[in-house]
Amino acid sequence: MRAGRPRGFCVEDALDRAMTVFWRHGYEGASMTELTAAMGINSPSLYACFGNKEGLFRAVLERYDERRKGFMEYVMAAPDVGQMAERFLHGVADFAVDTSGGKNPPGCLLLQSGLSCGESQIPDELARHRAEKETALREHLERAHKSGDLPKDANPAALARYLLTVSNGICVQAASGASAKELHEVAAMALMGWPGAGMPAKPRLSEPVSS
Amino acid sequence: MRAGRPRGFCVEDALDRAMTVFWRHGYEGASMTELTAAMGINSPSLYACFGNKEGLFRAVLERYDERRKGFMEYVMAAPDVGQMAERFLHGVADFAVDTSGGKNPPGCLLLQSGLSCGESQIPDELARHRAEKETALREHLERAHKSGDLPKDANPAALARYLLTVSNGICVQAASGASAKELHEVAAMALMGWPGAGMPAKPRLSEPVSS
DNA sequence: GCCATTATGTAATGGACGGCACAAATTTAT
DNA sequence: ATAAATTTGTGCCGTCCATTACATAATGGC
Repeated sequence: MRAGRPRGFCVEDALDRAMTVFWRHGYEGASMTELTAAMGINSPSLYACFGNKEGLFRAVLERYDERRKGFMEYVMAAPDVGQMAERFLHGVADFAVDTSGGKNPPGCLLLQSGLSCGESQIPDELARHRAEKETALREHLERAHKSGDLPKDANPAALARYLLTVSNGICVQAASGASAKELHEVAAMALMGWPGAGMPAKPRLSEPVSS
Repeated sequence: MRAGRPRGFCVEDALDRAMTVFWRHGYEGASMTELTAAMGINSPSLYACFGNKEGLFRAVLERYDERRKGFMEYVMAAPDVGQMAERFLHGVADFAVDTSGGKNPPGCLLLQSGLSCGESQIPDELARHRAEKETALREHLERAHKSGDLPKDANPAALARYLLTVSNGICVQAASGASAKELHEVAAMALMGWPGAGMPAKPRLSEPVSS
């Protein structure tokens, strides 16, 4: 067992509190003063546990990813890629307006906390996190492509990028105050562009339509 | 004529220089030191001319809008709303990767410079600017709806929001390093969801298809 | 020429920021 | 008990931030 005085606060709770601050004010906009106040600890405890502000932020990102892992698993478990796309976009719409009772602002931490920054590589880090989700979707779509769940002429990488693009757009709209209904309308519209959508009986095109 | 010593710098040039700094580092991440260095002036000149940092930023936003006015006019001048959507999304894709020879980062100033902020109302201000474009598109689509250029069951407000959502998504992707080709693929896919798209001869549905 | 007006450069101000020494406090291991 | 290890709270750095006094310089109007 680890010797020494035991930690007087719950790391995960503290990360959740820090998350709301970063989410609301961005990486740079979140001051150590406000962070420690929200986490209920003093700065030396924070530095001993997370190293520095950037370390704290990375820990928050990890926790954020973990929180949403269940959602991505649910999305990937869809019976076909069409329903996967549906689950993804409508799920993002739900998630983006969910403020957990006002604790978080609407939108997505990976966008809100820093598209641009002073000097640090935070924006790159965030972009990497976003790209990870795109990769997960792409790999799933590639498997579906090989197994015939997508038309031959479909482009899995482009489809994954399309989903992520709309997802990011939805998050921006949510951050600007859009309602759940409005976002679901957008999601539904975006799904009209999905290969084989807009037709009544799930046609499962295995041959491209020749003009 | 205005008395006193004449201004020793060009306001518009200075705003352009300041724009690249805000664009690259965000509102908070842009320090006055870097701003004045980029603008080639000293801080008192800046304060005399723009009041303070926020005033400078608002002036930059105005200039940014003015710069893109031509683009929106080109979009609105499309012969029908389908082509308008096409011009808009593909135009945004082009714009988002245009760095003007490396001066600006890829993406959109209205997103990059601050989705979230410390205390100020900058994010709201930016959201308002984004909403203005959505309004412009919506009003155009409403006119088209009345004149029969859109199916009766189409929802102009939702369509405008859809275009803005995809546009914002495209800008985020660009900021994350996506290429022009990738963004145009996304734009094309998003346009598949447009009412009446995906059909060879521009069907101009005036009656919804009853199942 | 003289004054009012406006811009400029130098230099400084107070404050907030991220980060850290230090000693006291609390635990486990011997 | 005692030593080693670890966290906690107080209080304080040095730095950078946005902002501004101040004196100087350059214009137009009379």
